[in-house]
Amino acid sequence: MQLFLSKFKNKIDQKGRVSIPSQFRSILFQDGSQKMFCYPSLDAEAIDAGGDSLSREIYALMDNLDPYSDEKDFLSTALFGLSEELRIDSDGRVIISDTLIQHAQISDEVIFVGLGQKFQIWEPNRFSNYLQEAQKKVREQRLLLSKKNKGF
Amino acid sequence: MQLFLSKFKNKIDQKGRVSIPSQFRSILFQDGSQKMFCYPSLDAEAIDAGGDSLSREIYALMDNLDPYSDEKDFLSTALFGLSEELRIDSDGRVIISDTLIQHAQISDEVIFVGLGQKFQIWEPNRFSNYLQEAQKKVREQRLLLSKKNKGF
DNA sequence: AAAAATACCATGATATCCCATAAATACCCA
DNA sequence: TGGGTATTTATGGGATATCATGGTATTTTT
Repeated sequence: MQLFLSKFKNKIDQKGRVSIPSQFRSILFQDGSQKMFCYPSLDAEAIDAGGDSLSREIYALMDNLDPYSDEKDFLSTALFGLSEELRIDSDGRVIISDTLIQHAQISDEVIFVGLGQKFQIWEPNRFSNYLQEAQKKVREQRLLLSKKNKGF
Repeated sequence: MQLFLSKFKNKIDQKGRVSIPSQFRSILFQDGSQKMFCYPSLDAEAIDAGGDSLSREIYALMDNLDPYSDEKDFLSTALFGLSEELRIDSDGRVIISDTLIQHAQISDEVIFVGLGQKFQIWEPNRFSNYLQEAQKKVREQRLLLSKKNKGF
């Protein structure tokens, strides 16, 4: 299984188009779809995105919830109501909707960050702040990890 | 299982290419992949690198975490977001990304250092400093040891 | 008709492939 | 064992392909 790895900074042009990094694109295209599934991150000012496997994962997640619970209603609103399938054009670009742009506070440049089975799209400055925080937390947690996982 | 051993100094050419030492290369190629998995060392100004077994270790580490926890979000950003799978070209060379170059403060020469199941890539001067420090630490440890064990 | 979306084309930068060379290493046979 | 030959390896350079990005033209929507 191919994973989304590494990070890439791309520009948004005057028409609102951004190139999806080719490494990510080839993973998205693997299941034949020309779409990028995405929605506002639940706990970050970023966009979560991925391919068919991600959308299926979300469907499965919802299926496991009690059909008549508030939890399911809230989640389905938060996820399905706000998620989109962006068409990838012939040059490998997408147009990110205004809703998502606003949620992630994006202007004219974005960073694509691989997270394994999905990736995120960030406004560059916000991402570098978040990355610093993440690295700090990881270092703090590291003693715990290193006991269980020699080598890291 | 083959281990990464010994150290090798190689040049980075004008196009940013470095030859992977052939001993290391043959280990990387063993599982059929033409990729070198790498990421910034957590505690050194160096690059950690290895083959499929190393990347699988990291994937396994991530799989154990609660999918919707902050912990997983931070770790996947710091690990997946900063790691890369560099394609090894037909002559056994890779192009190290700017991010990694900067982290390890590399200019035009690097040292590949075998660490068993993985290896590191260093800027030569930084590595010799690190090595000196490491040797000093080892001597200090030996003094401690010999005090506890008089007579040996 | 105006605006937005989509297809199509152009370009510079970069990555990738292919070949050449020199040095180092492995190999072979007398 | 020695000495010469073949092979591997690191490294450089030219040619080609890919990628991100900008622009223009055509289609669709409203």
